[in-house]
Amino acid sequence: MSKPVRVRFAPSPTGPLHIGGVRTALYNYLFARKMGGKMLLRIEDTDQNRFVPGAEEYIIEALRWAGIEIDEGQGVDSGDGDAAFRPGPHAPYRQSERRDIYQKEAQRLVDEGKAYYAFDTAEELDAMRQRLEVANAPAAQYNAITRMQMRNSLTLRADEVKARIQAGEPYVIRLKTPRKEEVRVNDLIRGWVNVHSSAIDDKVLLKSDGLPTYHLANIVDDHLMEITHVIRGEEWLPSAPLHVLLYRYLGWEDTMPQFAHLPLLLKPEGNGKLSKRDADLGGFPIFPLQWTDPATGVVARGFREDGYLPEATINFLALLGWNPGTEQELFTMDELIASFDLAQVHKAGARFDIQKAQWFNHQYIRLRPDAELAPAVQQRAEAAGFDCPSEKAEKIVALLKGRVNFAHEIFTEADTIFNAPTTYDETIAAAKWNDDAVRAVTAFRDALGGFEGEFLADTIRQVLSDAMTQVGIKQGKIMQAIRLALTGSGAGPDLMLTMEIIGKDETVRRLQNALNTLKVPA
RNA sequence: GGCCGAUUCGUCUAGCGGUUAGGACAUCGCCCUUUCACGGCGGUAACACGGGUUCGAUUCCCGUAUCGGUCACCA
Repeated sequence: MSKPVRVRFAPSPTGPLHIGGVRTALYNYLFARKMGGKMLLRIEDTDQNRFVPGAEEYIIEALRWAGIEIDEGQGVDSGDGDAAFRPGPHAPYRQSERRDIYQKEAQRLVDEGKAYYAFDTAEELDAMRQRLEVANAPAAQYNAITRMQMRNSLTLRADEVKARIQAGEPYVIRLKTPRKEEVRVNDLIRGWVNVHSSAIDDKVLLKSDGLPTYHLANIVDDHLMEITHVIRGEEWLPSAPLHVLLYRYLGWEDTMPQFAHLPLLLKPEGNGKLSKRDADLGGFPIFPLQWTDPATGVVARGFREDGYLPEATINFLALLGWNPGTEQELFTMDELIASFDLAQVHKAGARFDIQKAQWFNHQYIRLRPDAELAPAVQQRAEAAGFDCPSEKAEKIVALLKGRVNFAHEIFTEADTIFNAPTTYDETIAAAKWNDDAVRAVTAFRDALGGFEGEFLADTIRQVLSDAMTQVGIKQGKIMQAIRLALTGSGAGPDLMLTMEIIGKDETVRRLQNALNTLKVPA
């Protein structure tokens, strides 16, 4: 029996969560649920300089919107406002609140000779890198060779090191990376990846401000929080060997989690990974939720605010880099969980195609019950000053939801229902408004005037059909003219239903109005 | 540049030695329809290149090319 699966999503609160981050969270979530495990949210806020207020709340809200549930850590609350509530057995889940833990482990590495103090200033480091570059060294890094030329506890006398620290001189703790060693990482998606330790430099583990870097904090927390699988973006693959080394040096290699590095999301066109700039250029969102930059006040659009349904967004993201091997395209979250498999995650990066996202949205909009879409339409209509009871809103939804990609487009498309035409499409008028059209519209108007029953699409169709038979005009020839008279346009949703919705009186009024306004071309 | 990773239609992908190389988005055409859509049906369109291995390579191996990532006291 193996350990219960525990995964974590560990973003940095440096701004709004990128849509790629949502996908990473999603894959973690799908895997956890599939395996009957737990999903943690940990906040990696060890860089005080990049901390952005509101970012953590944003991340939590975005995950909640997407339907990605957190079992433990930040974002889990007591539900009853209990101030002493701890979101899990390994609290705190904010790294800035765990500094003592990291310092202790870093110190342990120093004591065991696996790490060392370094006093070099930024200028000295620059000088070293420049020197190496000029000397054409393969890589300008702080490593097994260059460390002996720098100011650190390996080159300075022990009493001097002690004196410097006691004098309060700033220092960092660096990993003493082995000179020659093959480090192997097993990736669940890519298989074995081998890296020579000479390619790994003496990474800073503990910064001079006393906070850990990502590498240390990540390993320490993943170990303490009993993480079994690390599922993260491909940008971490190059540092995975370093992480393996750290597990080893900390004595935790036997319980080291398994790794899975996810392919990146790429620009829709051109080179590189998907960026905010691409979103601006392409006119699509790249963040799950709208985000207002607290420093500049600049607003970035969000999938939610743009009208994407969470289930459509999730469905779209899930298929960007993963595929169950079947021809199914539409998945509920439960279906995704049931079919998800890390082994089927693609290895190469995926271009971000917003058209596909729109198609998914279209699918989910048309699947939504009319009654769920109606209130929004009703609200918008009433806000715009139109009378729109819920039965009418529902009919409008039924008429239009299959034609749109976004719910808000239903209201926009319904413009011809709420507003009688003030102008008429000239091309259609020139082509279709002729003597027959006038006779037909007149006859239809009169027939409607004498009509007494319930004003429904089917009966309207019958009235029209009868009237056309009477005047001896083929219905197909004048439909465009009637549409023109009613909506001012040559295109739109089903006409009979449109008339049913606007009602008999308004229909007659519009027909009359067209008769008064439109002239038959000479 | 060093290191690591990747490479099937324009895009997302299926394929895991023998297939008419399948699906979806986009695109084009037809049908349906009173119009425009939706929908249905169909078309165009891909194994980066060169060597091996093999009776046989999209599939395995090695090169080349291209793309991506990474080389901070950022994550």
